[in-house]
Amino acid sequence: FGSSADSLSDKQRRDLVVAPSQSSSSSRSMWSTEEELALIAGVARFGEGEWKQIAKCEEFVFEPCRSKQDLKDKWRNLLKRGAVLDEMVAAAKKRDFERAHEREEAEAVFVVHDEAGEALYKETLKRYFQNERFPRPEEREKLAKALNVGEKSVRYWFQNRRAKGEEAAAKEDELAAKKKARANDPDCGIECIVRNAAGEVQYYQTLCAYYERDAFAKVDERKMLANVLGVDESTVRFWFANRRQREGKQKAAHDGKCEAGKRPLPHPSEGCSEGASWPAELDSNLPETEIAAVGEQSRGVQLHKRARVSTSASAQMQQEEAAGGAAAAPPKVMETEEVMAARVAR
DNA sequence: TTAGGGTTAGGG
DNA sequence: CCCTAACCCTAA
Repeated sequence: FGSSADSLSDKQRRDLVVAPSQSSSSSRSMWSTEEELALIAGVARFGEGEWKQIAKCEEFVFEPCRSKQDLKDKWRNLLKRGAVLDEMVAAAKKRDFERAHEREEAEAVFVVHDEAGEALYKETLKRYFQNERFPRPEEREKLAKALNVGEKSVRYWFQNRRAKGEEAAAKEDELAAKKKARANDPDCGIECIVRNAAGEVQYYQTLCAYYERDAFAKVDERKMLANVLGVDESTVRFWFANRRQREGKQKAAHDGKCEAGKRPLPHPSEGCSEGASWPAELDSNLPETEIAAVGEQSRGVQLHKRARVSTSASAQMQQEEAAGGAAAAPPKVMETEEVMAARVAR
């Protein structure tokens, strides 16, 4: 506000004192419009009577000869003249406020929050990293404070992140984003839920609908499905495993080989030629629950072993499968541990 | 340090 | 000569 006289209305200009057009040799120093505006801005900032502060503040520039008494006297003169001071002060205050707000916003560190309003450490740092790989110490402090951690944590995070290969980091980000999108999508499962006319959830059709979208439901998704269907997560897990096995067999029967070479080998014993025939047999969840109960016993341990044993080139992928979905396409639910171990060993 | 009464320069 | 903005003085 202080220095720009351009934004004044004509009335406001008239109300202010006439700029000194006289010779500078005068013993009295007349106030310029700029000085008056600075005074108004000063009053807006610090309030009437705070002449010392206004005079001290470098933001408001006056002639060197002005003492704080002079400011006071000048303000009295302005009031006497009955200028539209109220509005001008209000305008100056508003401007002050807005500027402060903008500054605050510009200086603030963007913090990502979760639904509960908690600051998310990694998300916030990642987001910052996208724009700036080398935050200044002050910036690190801001981040640390906002995230309620030590500045060192932030510093090391950025060091580590920079050290990590670009493509590796990008890949990780992508994975995390996908995972988050899935986890956060409330419609993800709901739109797959099939109900009958009475509004009851159709067990088999719902599972099939989900399977169509994703034959490898992750643990969270299986839990969601289990919840909706009123069964255990393990039931859903084995349903998917069985279903994939069937599909694999069908595919194998069709093109004579295992899909993508990574799917478990087809099991020749159980036959099921066409999809239309097996729904009836699977639509009841009772048998599956039993199967699941049997298969549950040592599965968790087995999967851990399997993940650790894997040292092949595809170890990473197997680990992911083991962690993300316990139903990493086992060839058969009833498969023995020996068979699994044998397969792993290959 | 400020409020407010008082004084004075200088323009009209 | 009047008026008023700039400047001065002093109590609180």
